[in-house]
Amino acid sequence: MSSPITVTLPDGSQKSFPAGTTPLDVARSISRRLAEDAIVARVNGELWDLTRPLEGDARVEILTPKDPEALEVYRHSTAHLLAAAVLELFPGTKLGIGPPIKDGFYYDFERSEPFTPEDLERIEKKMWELRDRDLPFERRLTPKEEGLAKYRAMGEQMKCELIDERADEVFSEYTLGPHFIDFCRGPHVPSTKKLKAFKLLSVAGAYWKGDEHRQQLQRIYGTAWFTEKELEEYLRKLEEAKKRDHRVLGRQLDLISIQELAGPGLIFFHPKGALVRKLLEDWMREQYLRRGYDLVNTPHVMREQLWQISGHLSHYADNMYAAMELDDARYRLKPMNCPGHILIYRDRQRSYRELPIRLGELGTVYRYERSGTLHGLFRVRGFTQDDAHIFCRPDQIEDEIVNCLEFAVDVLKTYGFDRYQAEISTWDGGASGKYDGTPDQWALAESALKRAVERVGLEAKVMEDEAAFYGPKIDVKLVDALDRPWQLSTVQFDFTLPKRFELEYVGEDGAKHQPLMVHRALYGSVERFFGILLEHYAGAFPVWLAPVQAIVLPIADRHVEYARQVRARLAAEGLRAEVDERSEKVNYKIREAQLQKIPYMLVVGDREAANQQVALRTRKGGDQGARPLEEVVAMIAEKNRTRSVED
RNA sequence: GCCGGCGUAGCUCAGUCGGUAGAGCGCCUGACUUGUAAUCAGGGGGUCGCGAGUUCGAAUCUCGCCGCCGGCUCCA
Repeated sequence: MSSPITVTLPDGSQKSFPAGTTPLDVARSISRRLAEDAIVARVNGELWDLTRPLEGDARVEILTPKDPEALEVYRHSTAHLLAAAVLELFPGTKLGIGPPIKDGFYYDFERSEPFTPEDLERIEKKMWELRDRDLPFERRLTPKEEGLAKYRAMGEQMKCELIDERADEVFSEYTLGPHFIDFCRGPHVPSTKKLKAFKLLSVAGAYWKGDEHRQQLQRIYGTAWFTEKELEEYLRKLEEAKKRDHRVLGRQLDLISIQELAGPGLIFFHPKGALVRKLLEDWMREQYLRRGYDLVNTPHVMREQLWQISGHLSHYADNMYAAMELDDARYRLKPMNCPGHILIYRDRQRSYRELPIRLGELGTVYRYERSGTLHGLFRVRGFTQDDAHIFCRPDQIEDEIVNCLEFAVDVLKTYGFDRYQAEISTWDGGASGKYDGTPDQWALAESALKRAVERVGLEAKVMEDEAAFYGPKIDVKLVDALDRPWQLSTVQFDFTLPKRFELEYVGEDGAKHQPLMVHRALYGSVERFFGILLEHYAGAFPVWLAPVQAIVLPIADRHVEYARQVRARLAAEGLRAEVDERSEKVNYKIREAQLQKIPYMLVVGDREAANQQVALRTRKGGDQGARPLEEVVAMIAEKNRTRSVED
């Protein structure tokens, strides 16, 4: 077909072009600038190479760095550049996959020798070299059988596997330079000179197709941005995150430690850390009581038989600490609190009148996590869940979920998180048979979750086939000060345990019914939440959580006496205050107080002592000048009382 | 658990070709009496993660173990 084609642009205007026109031609016809900025096109809704000829009348949209899809294409192209560089330096290396990811890209390689940090430098250098040669990303079409034979001949087993699974009868490939050809849907940027800012970051092991039973590949991670400036900004952010790392701050602020002698994944809370933790726990316990939960405590070790009944031994044994052999039986450290709460529920007969029953506990559990997965406070082997189990009737369930969600949102607001999102995980409708519970139960639970989300006004994404085998759930995720997402609260139905433990209540009709059971944790793990807060606040806890809320800094030794009086005033208001009595210069004391991120520094010298004043310095705002002592005490006490998250 | 990297003083880190260890900060002592992010001087402190091996000799080379870091997998 050699007749002209009609191109419709996003503004609705139409233009006629000769056959064989590419999106790049279209861009050029609009403006030189657009052609220069163009990264990729969207043709009839499908992403399309700029240099790939249009195949007929089409809606054409030129994507520039302003479009998020353009960045993905750009990063994907950078991944190809990486692979091309690797193949040139290390011939014989086999290719896995190389997708764009958040902030960058990776490519998986199979090669017997490991890539060293020095290799990474060489590879990156080679990437720049290839880039400067301005090599085109060329698309070609290959029939499936022919392609398979070709990749087989090249020894690219993984590519063959992918082609087998994903390719149409004729599939697209992209080449870059003389050595690199890749089975790839595309699209890509037209040529390497478009790639302006990238950097290789690390090598790591990764299993082929994420399956630990398959061969392990070497994954090279990189980051790529449209401009050098964005790249630098990203690297700066990485540095910032490193400084905020809770493992670093936890040491600097003397909050927590992990002791090799005690074992990995086990957390020691030092006096200041323990104090912050106490405040988190106190707040939570108070909320429990206010919101109609009953607090309980359950044992840390229980007979193995219990875990047999609960099903943990058959489903969760890999994550449980080994049994302790005692005189009468084998005992297990608890990995979850639910069986304990269930035993309290069924300790006596329950009436429909006393439902809902909400049993809450800050329960410490122990899970044997694989050694490579441990990570500071975020992934540990012993942790404390703010765990509660709700037992209720079907007619109560929606309100119960609403209460949980409101509670969860209250947690987020209290700690200063204003960005969050919910995810509802549902089942597959029973198709796979991997889920417990009846279709009626699932339907009731899932609709309760969905309606509750609406009532609370939460934004929620539905994740199909992501539920646990024992019931659907809703997770609340937050975004912290560094834009990182965290899984926090979770509310999960459980259809399995009530059945296994034969839970009952006597209904209005005098018959026995099985209650609905919901697990919910809002901090999730107190240890992990502590770590999230530490990073979110960069160690500068809001006044109500700060281990030391104010420090009094006498200028000379003769001011110590007055400083102690000031401290006593603060203490009388229930505030945590200290005096730095050392014979050091104020500058020195201020520096230390700043580094300890103490919210308020009260400097006192002759003038202040004479006038019942303090010279106030805040950790964020610096010197605030002399103020009456009583005014400052009242101000700090107010921030403390209202749990203000503002400094 | 797997792949790779790392482990030197309380902390952060130097330590070349193998010749039995060093800095800054912190700590201790003394002097200074200090006005908004480090006063000066002196001193103590390390079985170089642990265990084997190679060697006349190991922080350094080899192996095993432990721990940490980056990932994979998993997840609160």
